[in-house]
Amino acid sequence: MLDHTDMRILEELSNNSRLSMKELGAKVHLTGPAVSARVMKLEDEGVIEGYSIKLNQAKLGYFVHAFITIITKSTHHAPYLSFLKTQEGNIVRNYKISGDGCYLLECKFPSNEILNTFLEELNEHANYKLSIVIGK
Amino acid sequence: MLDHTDMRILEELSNNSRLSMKELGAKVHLTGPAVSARVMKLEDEGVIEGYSIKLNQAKLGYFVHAFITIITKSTHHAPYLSFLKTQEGNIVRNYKISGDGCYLLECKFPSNEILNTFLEELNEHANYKLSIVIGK
DNA sequence: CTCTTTCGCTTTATTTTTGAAAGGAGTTCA
DNA sequence: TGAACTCCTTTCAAAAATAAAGCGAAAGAG
Repeated sequence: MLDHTDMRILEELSNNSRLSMKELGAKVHLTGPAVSARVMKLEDEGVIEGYSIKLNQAKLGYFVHAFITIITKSTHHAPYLSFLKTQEGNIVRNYKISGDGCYLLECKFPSNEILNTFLEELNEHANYKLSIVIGK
Repeated sequence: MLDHTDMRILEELSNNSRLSMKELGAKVHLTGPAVSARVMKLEDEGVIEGYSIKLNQAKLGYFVHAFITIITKSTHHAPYLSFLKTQEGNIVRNYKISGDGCYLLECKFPSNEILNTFLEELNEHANYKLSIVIGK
């Protein structure tokens, strides 16, 4: 289904999704139209779900990056989930997990003070364990 | 430093980084050359770190997505880190964290069997807590 | 107040890329 | 042997990117 050339294409586009089809073609030894057809096929099949950018969060004012393991207080999660909707600017992703907790929340904050405020509000809906990202 | 138009540009490129400068310009009410100059500025400043794609991991054969909290056995982490290098295909990211553990490892596997093999090898270097992603 | 510089944009024109169409080579299958 | 299919290349018209020139508003100096 996916051959070696397709994997090379995905690799190159992961590194730089703004390559022109001509440049991408040169990297994988195909012409522009040939590689363009393959990319369209990968999109149609749903292998490529979209094209995005990598942002430097610190340059956007987000200096704190954290993972928070969530243990909701009640058995139904709605209060927690609707709380999240009020905090969209700080949420990167909310993973539903099996294991140590109900959710794993990835989030970002301008400062520890703002993180602290967030945690106080979060604590009305859920218990948590905080992990702050130091590197990599 | 970053005005409202820059934020709009980052937003649009996050949704689709392969927009032509002309299309992007139309969305933020600028001409192609004008928006192109702004994007180049955002790149030069390091706000935009790169352009990438979103891949459907299941379609690539990775059906299991997990976060593993790592507690290294010894005080020096080299054995664990060099073990990771041997497992690159399955590793998404390894975050150094402060909190519950030394690292938070995001990884993907074709099956629970392969995850199990991974965990047995991991356990030679570190203790761990496993969280398997169920959704979102 | 006026002159000058700077900045960010638009317009224009050239170069480059895209994408559609036609055609060729290799493979499969009857 | 040949029909159907796949995947590629070549060709070419249309679209986009890019470089250059110029415009107008804002800021600063005399």
